[in-house]
Amino acid sequence: MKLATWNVNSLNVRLPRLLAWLPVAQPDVLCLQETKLEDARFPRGEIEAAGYRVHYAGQKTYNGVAMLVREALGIATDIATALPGYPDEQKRVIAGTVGTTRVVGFYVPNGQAVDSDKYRYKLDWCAAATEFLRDQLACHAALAVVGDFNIAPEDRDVHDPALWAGQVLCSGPERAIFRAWQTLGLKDSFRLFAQPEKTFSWWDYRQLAFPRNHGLRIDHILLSDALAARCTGCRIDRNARKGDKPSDHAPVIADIGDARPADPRRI
DNA sequence: ATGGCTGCTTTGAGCAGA
Repeated sequence: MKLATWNVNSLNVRLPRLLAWLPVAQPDVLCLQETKLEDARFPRGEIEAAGYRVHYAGQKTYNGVAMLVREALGIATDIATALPGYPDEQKRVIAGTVGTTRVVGFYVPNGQAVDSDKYRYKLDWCAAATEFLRDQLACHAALAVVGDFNIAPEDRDVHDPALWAGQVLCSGPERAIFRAWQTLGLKDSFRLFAQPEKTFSWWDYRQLAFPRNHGLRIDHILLSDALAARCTGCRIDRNARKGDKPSDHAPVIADIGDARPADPRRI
């Protein structure tokens, strides 16, 4: 199973790129963030025509998430579109069960600046998310948590750690949240494998940040132990950030081997 | 040098993103 996440920064603008990317990357499950579309305007027909079923929770202008599931994998069940006990107008959660795998897609709040109300909201939202993930892990051995986390977990995930030290996306409390999710029993799939240095998933549109590789790694695929044991690779598709009208984020893709039930007849 | 780009908005200059 190929599992992917991509902050598309407006699905309206990025739909042609998404439709071109799907047959190349061939994800089985893909979570999208920042669709910025009301549900009535979601391009369901185009995505279904590309061979995917899709669930979504959107709103006008901001936020909005979706989960695409390749038709051959069947129907995703137990769809959730909110954090339990955390009433929120902002559409940042999409979760579904595909076969035996539970996939949670997050668009974690950006936080704007560490002294802002939006930062407080980010920490509160993440606290509610922690409880949700604790519960999900208790129910699902095969759990994947993917999305735009808006957290660069370590200095090596930042092009210029001194410049970003203590800033939003890199602050101590944000990194503590990332570690707390790891402590729950989730592994950063990207770090299960040797990776090129200075691999990032987001680059600012300004200042030629992408050609200069001035980026951050803030998009992630976390895996429960059962899935991490089956994971054979994780990469960031830098090519998707190139060319005309790219999203400022690149997709992250993890390969998860098939679940193989124990067979006592096997030698 | 505190901007720089991009997408969105009851169309416009202002917000938000990260």
